[in-house]
Amino acid sequence: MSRRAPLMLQIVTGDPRPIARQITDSVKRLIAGGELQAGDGLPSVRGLAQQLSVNPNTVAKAYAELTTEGWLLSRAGLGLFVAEQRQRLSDGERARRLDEAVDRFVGDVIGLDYPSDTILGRVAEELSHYDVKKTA
Amino acid sequence: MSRRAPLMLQIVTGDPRPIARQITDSVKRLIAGGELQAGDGLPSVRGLAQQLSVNPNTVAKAYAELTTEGWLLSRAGLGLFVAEQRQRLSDGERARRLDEAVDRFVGDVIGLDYPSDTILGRVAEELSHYDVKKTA
Amino acid sequence: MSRRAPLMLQIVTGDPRPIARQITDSVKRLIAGGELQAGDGLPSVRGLAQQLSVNPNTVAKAYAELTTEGWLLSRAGLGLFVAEQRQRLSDGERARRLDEAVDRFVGDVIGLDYPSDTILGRVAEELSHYDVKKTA
Amino acid sequence: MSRRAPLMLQIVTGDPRPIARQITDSVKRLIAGGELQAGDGLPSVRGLAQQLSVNPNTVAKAYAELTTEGWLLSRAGLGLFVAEQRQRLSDGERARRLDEAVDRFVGDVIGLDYPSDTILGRVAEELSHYDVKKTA
DNA sequence: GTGGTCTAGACCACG
DNA sequence: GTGGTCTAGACCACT
Repeated sequence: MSRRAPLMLQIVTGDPRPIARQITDSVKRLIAGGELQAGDGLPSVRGLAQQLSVNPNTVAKAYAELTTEGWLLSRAGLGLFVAEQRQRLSDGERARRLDEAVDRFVGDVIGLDYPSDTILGRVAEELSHYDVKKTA
Repeated sequence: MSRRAPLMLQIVTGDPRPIARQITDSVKRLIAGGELQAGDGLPSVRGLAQQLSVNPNTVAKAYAELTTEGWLLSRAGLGLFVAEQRQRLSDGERARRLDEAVDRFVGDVIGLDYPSDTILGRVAEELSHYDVKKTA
Repeated sequence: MSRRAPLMLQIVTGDPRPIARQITDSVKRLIAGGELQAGDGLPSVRGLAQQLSVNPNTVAKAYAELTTEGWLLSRAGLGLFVAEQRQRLSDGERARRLDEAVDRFVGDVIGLDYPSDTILGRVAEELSHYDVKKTA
Repeated sequence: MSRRAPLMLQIVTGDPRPIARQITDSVKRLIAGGELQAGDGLPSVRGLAQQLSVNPNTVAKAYAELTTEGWLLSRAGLGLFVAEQRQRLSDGERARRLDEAVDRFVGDVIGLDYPSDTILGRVAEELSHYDVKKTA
């Protein structure tokens, strides 16, 4: 089934992440959370740009990144659609990115003086919103 | 007792974090992990710069950040030393930073297709190396 | 509403404070005094550097400090903007900083042989320009 | 009456001020507070250096500054003594220094969100410890 | 265009 | 020797 609904995502001006990053993250989450399913169509570059009041170049860049990362699929003349299969990174690359993310995260929170339980709980809660397997 | 040992830290060129950020993260961890204790001296700006093959300015920037954040203490003409930690941030700011870090972390790993158990396990393991309380 | 006016600030060569410090102080005052309001844009790094005849790095350093201290907000590619202020420091840290500032101030003026009335009057006058509550 | 007592001053390692500055400030305060009176002798450079566990050069430098600023008087072969008259700066210089100190002080406290009453009260209290005239 | 980072090299104050 | 500051110029990512 193929739908083409306006994406429910918003850009927060206070967010330190670049806008394109906010878009890619949001789309990834919508897909990971099951709100966008394989085959679903995405808003046009111009449409989303207008909806979010950002530069079309920024949206195009975000879409391009999502496409090269395997989240989206371009069908000539039709537009972009959520891809069936998004596994694309090599195991080594995945592991490296996980390490890096953990590193950065721990570096961010290590000085905040929260007990590890609290930190892990918050991460678990956030992860639970998405369609990730609980165990391998 | 005051020591001044060569820090066991390394800069990874593939890491997207800026070099200064890698340094601050590493030092924070050494302190949080108890490997560097209050009063211990740090390698000189020039020394560490040479050891890591980076520009002294970059090390100085990292040290300056750690100093203004309260991790280090500068004694003119003598060098930098590990400070006794105090609580520097308001509760609101701490909470905001935790939220931000969690958000970013989840955004980073959500697409890697790891089961949440694996992700949480890696974070827990990493946290266990440091002097953080386990529970509140 | 977002403005981007040339800041009315000047660098005094005789001032012992480092240039970057003079800039951060001036900007803080403009914000605290209400002359710069949340959302207002700041002069570009290069622009202000030229206006003040200092190196862009020096301005960038000042801006970076103001950003990490929560006064400014950086939007990539767009520039820097005045943030809405939040309480970032813990009560203990605030108290410590007040103590330190008072100590230093008294140390600076104690030898100038001004009557305490004059000193307090000058401070009061200076403070009155800003958006500080008069009483708790 | 001429005494030569060990100065009751101490160096705090955590203090960000350079050691020489801590010494000059302390001596100024002892004089301003009346604990050291005109004609009193000061400890020898070597003696004070040993007492404070600092480099004799540092003490010598502090004494030299106090002498050129008119707080101390050198009597050949006898040592240093508290001067009778310490007014030495031109009115313009005094005014400039007061302005600068006020500037710096306000810059330091403006972001701490204390009501001006609190700030002024703390300054007044601190000033009251010294031998300053209340009014002109 | 914007800010952010890094390198290179100089000069200062401090001990 | 130490850290701190400033200048100069390059390159990057973002809009």
